[in-house]
Amino acid sequence: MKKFVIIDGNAIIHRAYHAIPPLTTKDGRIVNAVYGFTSMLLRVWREIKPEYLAVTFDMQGPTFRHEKFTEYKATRVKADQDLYDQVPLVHQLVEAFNIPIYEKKGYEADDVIGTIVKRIKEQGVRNKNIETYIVTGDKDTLQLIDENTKVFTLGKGISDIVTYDAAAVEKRFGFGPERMVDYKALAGDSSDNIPGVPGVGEKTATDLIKNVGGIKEIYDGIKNQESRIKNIVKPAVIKKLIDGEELALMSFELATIDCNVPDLDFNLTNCISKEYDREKVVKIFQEFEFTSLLKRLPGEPDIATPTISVKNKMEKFKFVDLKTDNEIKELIQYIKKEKIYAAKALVNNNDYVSGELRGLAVVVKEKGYFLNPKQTEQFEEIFIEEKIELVGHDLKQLVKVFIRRGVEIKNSLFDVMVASYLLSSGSRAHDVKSIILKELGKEININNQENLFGIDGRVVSEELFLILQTKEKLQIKLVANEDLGLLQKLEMPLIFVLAEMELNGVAVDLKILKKLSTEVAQEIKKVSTKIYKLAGTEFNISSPTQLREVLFEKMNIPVEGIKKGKTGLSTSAEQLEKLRDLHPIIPEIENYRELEKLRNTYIDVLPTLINQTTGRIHTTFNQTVAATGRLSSSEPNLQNIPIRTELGREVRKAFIAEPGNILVSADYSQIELRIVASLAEDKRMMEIFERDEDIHKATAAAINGVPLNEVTKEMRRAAKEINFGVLYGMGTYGLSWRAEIPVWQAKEFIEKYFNEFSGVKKYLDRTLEFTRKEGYCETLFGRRRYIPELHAQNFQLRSAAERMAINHPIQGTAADLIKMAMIAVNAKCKSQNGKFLTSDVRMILQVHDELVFEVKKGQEKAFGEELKKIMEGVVKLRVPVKVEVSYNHSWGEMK
DNA sequence: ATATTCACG
DNA sequence: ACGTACGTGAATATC
Repeated sequence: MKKFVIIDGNAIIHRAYHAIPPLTTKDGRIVNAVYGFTSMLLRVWREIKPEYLAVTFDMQGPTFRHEKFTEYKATRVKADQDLYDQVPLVHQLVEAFNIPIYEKKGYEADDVIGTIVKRIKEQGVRNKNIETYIVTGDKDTLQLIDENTKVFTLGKGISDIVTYDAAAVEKRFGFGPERMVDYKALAGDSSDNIPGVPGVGEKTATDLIKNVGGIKEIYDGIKNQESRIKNIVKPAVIKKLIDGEELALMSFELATIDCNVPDLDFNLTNCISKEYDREKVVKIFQEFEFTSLLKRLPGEPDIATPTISVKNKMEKFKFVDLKTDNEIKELIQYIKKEKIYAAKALVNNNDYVSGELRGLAVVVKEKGYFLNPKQTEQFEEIFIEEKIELVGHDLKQLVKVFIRRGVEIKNSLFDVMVASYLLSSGSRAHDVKSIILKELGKEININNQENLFGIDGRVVSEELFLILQTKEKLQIKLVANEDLGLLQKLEMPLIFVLAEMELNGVAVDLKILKKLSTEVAQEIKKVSTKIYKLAGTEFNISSPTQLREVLFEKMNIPVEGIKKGKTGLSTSAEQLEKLRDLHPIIPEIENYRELEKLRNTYIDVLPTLINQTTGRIHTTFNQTVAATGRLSSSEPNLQNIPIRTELGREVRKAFIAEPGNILVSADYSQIELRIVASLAEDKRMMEIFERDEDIHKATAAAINGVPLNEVTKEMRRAAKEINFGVLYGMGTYGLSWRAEIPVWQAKEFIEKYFNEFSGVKKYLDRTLEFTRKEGYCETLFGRRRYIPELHAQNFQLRSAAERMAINHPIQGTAADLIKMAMIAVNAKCKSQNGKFLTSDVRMILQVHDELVFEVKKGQEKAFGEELKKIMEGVVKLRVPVKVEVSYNHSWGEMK
């Protein structure tokens, strides 16, 4: 079957003009509509691959409809000149592409399209069927749909395309395309100012059509006083119909596309998609500055064809089209027999929190399938089989989809993304493409899974087929590294916890943020004015370049001791601190920076991230990003909500429990230092924790050789820096700078420290030696990090590597520990005899050493105590593990 | 795309 | 002699 594409030029141009920001060329011409049209044309070309192409346009001047009904389209506001100016440019482009343009004075583009569709059908009989695709921006041509004619129209944005065939029209409107005209005749169309029957709107019109039929049937029925009309239609509606008959008939006529435009010089052979003048097109693209479109030109190496291109071909893979219920049953039996399959769930707009399921791709051995939502429901029985292994990439997404559908997945998971991460946590390349390249040596392009015809199930399953192969490779490596246990016992169970947390989301108090926003905006204005006055000039305070110029060149503030970056003197808070007393502008700039930061990152952004469906904020917890095994959080990052400044804390106060609930937060106290004490088996440090003393104070006492009660604030502060320094692999210079003490003193302190805590010193040396020898270091639970730079010749690189090798086992063990706790707490809430129901206790946040829950009021104390027990007992260290629990309505008011 | 800055543990 | 602590994500300016 050959494909014919007709593009409704005007409709596309209009939509593009309003949907795309006003792009201008260097000489100031607005070309957004041309860009949108061209982008659409190239997309259609690529995805439909039509044998025939044509473009239609409206012509200026009145049409026969205006003559019949003077009010026709009278409500249309005249389009901008900026839009009209682009029409000839589009013509020019279409001509360069060698595509025929059809337009007719006195007729609209829709009529021209209708006429062409009709002619194609007539000729199509001779030509053995041609499939026609109308590409447009509105719904006016839906009436032309039949079994060989489809409509692609724009949904919300310019790239959101909705495909209509007869079934899709039926689904959207409740009746088929042949009734579209009747529908408009009854309900009218405000955009074209088609009146319809006064008092009859979308709902009544739909009911009438579904229950009675078209306007002919309706009016015949009324006139013949058919009993069924009286039974179905309310008397008030009948009256409206009788009163509005004339308008209905006229509306019918206006809405009907004229498929017999006279003297239209249409000829199918003219439309044969042919070579275009590439040079001419490229020249026009350059003129309009469409550089990004150049590589999408047909004939170029196509980076976006809708199928996976694998250099080594997809040997053996077979895509199976599932049609009957029986075939799904067979698939289920097949999986039960093979005990392993791969799957990927797809949802609307990639929104796994509230998007609707669109389909499930499944691969078993070399066979690929794509199940629609209905079929997926039938398939769900597979998920509860504990003995079956489910393989995938980023399975958390799939888990989220099915939790929402009330399905608890019991399969044993194997997530290749997480497996790849465990094997090389220092890398960030754990996307499908990178993993397949690394494990199979195959270079793939995963092209739009979604084309104009919807999701391409074949592409998705091809991807899964390759993922299934990488699983074998990854599993072998994991076994060799003794990391399979970490995957199965820790990371895979964690997926379920993270999925639930992400779905739970967190509630925020919009009122608090709105109030803060107003206050901060006023304050920023005030501070800016002050700064401009002090500087004697207005400039962009947020620009480090401009600020540097103002401070150091214009105002001549001394630059001695100020650090330089790659581009010049630094203006970071740290450097400004040194200048604090030199000029009153400095504190104001610090103030400005804090206000701007809080406003731009939190106060004004968080409200926009509230999910419209759930009313809460849903972050993503990334499981495969941080090299040490920590989680990270993004979109939004809820692990860096302010707390250190007063205003910052105000932001945190906007994170609240919903009415009837309360937040419970549990912190591991000094967890990393406790881990050091335990890993190092350092007697002295272990004693301090055993006695539950203030670690920094006790450290100060030890290195200064004084009793605890003689430790001054200064001594404690320096000791705290040393303690942190240990975690990070400090050097003398680093400590001297951080603790603000002379280098000689820092050196002395460190020596004393290692003298007193000799176990720690030995442990650090041991760790480095091990890492140098093995190439990796690992956490208490075997999480590895490879650090090849440890053997670098370059001092800087090598030093950095040494610090990583010191830090990883400490930070990483803490990460392992809290992950275990999360799983344990979750299990407790789920277990049959567990006291706490998942619905009453929801884990909502993890911030490295803290877990936050939203708990039903009344249960918080009991839960908090249980939580403390679980978290403290999840692992036995050589020192006590201590957890502090607090309760509050808001996160910012926790002690 | 990169650099700078700054929010958190 | 080196240049100055580990791990993140996001906004902004600038090239």
